[in-house]
Amino acid sequence: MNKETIKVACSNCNLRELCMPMGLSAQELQRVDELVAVRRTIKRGTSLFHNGEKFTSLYAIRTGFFKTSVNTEDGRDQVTGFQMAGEIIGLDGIVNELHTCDAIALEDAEVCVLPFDRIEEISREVNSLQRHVHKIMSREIVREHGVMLLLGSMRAEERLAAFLLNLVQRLQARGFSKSELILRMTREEIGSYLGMKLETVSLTFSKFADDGIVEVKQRHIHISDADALRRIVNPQICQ
Amino acid sequence: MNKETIKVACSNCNLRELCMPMGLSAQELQRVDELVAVRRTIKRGTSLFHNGEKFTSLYAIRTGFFKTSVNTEDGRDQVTGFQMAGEIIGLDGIVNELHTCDAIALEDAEVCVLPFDRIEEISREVNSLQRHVHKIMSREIVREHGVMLLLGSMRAEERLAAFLLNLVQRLQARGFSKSELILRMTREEIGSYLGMKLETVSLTFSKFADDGIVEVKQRHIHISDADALRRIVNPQICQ
DNA sequence: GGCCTGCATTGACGTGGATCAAGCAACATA
DNA sequence: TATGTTGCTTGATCCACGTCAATGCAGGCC
Repeated sequence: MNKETIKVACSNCNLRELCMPMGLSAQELQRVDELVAVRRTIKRGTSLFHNGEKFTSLYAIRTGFFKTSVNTEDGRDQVTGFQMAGEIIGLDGIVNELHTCDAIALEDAEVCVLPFDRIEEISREVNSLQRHVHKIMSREIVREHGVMLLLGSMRAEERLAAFLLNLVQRLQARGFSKSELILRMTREEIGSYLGMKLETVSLTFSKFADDGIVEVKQRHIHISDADALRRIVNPQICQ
Repeated sequence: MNKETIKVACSNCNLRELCMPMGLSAQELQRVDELVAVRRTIKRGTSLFHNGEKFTSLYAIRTGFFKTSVNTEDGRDQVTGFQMAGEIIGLDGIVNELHTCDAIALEDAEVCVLPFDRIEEISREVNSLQRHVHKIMSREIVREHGVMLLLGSMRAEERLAAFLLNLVQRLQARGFSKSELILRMTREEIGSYLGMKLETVSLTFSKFADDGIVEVKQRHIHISDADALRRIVNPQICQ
């Protein structure tokens, strides 16, 4: 173990099990440690990458919170996801070696830079890394199927309920409360993600509050009745 | 070149450049030919795989036309895509080794079965196959971003226009007409994909026909004015 | 403190698309 | 040729959500 490189090593990162494969041998672990070139900090409101920029690396989020969004030439804008610690962003860039969306930090953040050619090189040698990369991409595809279902077939209340449940579930997996959360994004960003206007987001929050399902104070949310949210998303099943 | 195995070899498949990497050496080509285990035919209306089934393989479509759809326990259903010759389906199954959507043939079809562990094995040796697999998954992620944009921020006419343009563009890449097409799916399936009701799909088709943009006779579509469609999708830009 | 500026909330009103309902075209089966 | 079945079209009505506009609240800065 050599002096100061310790810090930038997956092998002693507490997010290891979130963004790296498990059950590696010591030797494999050493190879995987070579993945991370550097760390990079991103100030709140600034971008990690932009639509049109050359793609070179994936990024593993160490701390902070991001949104990704696609935009058309005519100024339309769609938030495609919100990402938190342990998640990987940049997968969109692989096809054409150009990023096709923007990644913006919604709070000060730090990411590990994973040069993609190094990922490919090492995953040729470490089978479980190869499998891991495939799973991460497949997981993103499945996540997006879920968003399509939400956008294509749910109404406003169902969308917001599903959104809140998804957020707390991910936060809980990271050791946070399952009933308390602070939104890092504006109503407009939530609306963009959920295909609704910011006023409707606000209205729906108020409706939930009136019904005693959540307490809302600006961006502080307390979920008082998670089952009620589940019932809203899944009308037939959980009654 | 050995007798009857010729038929099931990528190296002399006319869809090679659609679903396989290009510029392989003879030796690499030989390895890649080992990818395809068997071919499988799927009758119209039957499934290639179902939500919940064990994942073992990806499928390259040789002929025919598929839809994929996700469904919730409470009976909601969302078409997530329409796939044609040269495209790969099954990527959703990699994460949990279970398929999470249904793939249904909309016309009699034939697919090449690509066992996924064989894909992983060979892509460790053939770098361009590895890269190719990554690109295919990334392309799917980018495609889904586009669908999210469509579902989240477009109105009915824009959605249908974007849908038609996308279909003819893909058909054209396969050597078909850029103005003539036959829809393989029902109005309801189009509606599910585009987040609208079948009546609205029908209405919008009629609107386009009234405006002289397309001619619609059941599933036969003739695009008379592709630029008008582009203008509908991109109001500001193409006027 | 006072004063921005950016978000969030709330209400009044309008509308795009859903819903409901009827009829029709295409195709299969007898 | 009749006869069901399935999918498509069309119109009348309704409502969820968008739009517009006013007000409120919190944090940052002088």
